[in-house]
Amino acid sequence: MISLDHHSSPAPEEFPAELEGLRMTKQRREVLSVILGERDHPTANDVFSRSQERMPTISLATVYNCLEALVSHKIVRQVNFERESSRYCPNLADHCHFQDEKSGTIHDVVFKKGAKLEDFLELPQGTEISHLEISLKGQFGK
Amino acid sequence: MISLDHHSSPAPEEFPAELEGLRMTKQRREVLSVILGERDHPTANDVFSRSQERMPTISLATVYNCLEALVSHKIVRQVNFERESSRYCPNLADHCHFQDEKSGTIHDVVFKKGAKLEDFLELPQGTEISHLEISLKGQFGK
DNA sequence: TTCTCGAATTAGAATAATTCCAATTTGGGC
DNA sequence: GCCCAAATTGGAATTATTCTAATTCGAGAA
Repeated sequence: MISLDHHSSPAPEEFPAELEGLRMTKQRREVLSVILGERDHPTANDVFSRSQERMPTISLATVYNCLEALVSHKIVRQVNFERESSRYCPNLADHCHFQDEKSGTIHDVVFKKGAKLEDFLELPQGTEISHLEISLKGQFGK
Repeated sequence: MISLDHHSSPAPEEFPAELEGLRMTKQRREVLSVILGERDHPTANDVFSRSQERMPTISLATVYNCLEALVSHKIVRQVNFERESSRYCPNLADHCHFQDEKSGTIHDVVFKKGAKLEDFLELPQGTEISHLEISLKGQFGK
């Protein structure tokens, strides 16, 4: 079985020809493996330069295409901080993002067990959330 | 006393020459009054075209300058939805934003009384949050 | 295996939002 | 009224992203 587990990085060849109904071309496989490889929330451009090392002919447009395909098939997540360029995250568990202002590092932050958004926000009856993004900045502890 | 209350829209002339340490030029006053006037979370471009009606000589660069001045002095808030262009909000109370996917309308959503982010997120000790943005999309109820 | 055809990739141009720049203009304090 | 820093302006520049049109790929049909 194919693992999208968040602490192992399977070699790209381990991925099947199709994942979540998405044809796994070699470019998409490469882009995905870059994102799974170094889990530092790379930008499209980061992904592009890293991909180029193993696949010198890949184009930036293709990287954007692949990212969009992976995102829309919910294989990776797109992460935004204000108007900065989008970043990409392979962690599919429910979580949000914290950018440490000193280092620029982005940390995944998970929701507390049992925490419900409805307990936190005053949302009118019948509200259906299709997309949620929580972005924090500051000094990350630990 | 000057009111930044969220349900009245003082005429721009009511604003003092200086607010929160920011010199209130006529352009800044105009931009602010546009944002206070129609509370629909306008983009920079929206603000520009509305400002032009009363002040035909104002430039887009100035609108951007004014918005940045107002935001950095915490007189208005900048609101982002993914990679869409920034919007501006005069509501200074703690709240977040919900974009209704049908209508595009943006609603302010307040936090429940007593709700604490630390109860919701697994944040390491010593974390200092300097900036928080919560953006929701979906079908807004009511 | 070869053929076919839609889908994916590619390079480069185009777009959109925002920022930068250099030249004026403005206006508060002396 | 003068001075000077700060604000405004128009236009150019930048940046991230999307579009376009031509080419290539590859899964399934024959």
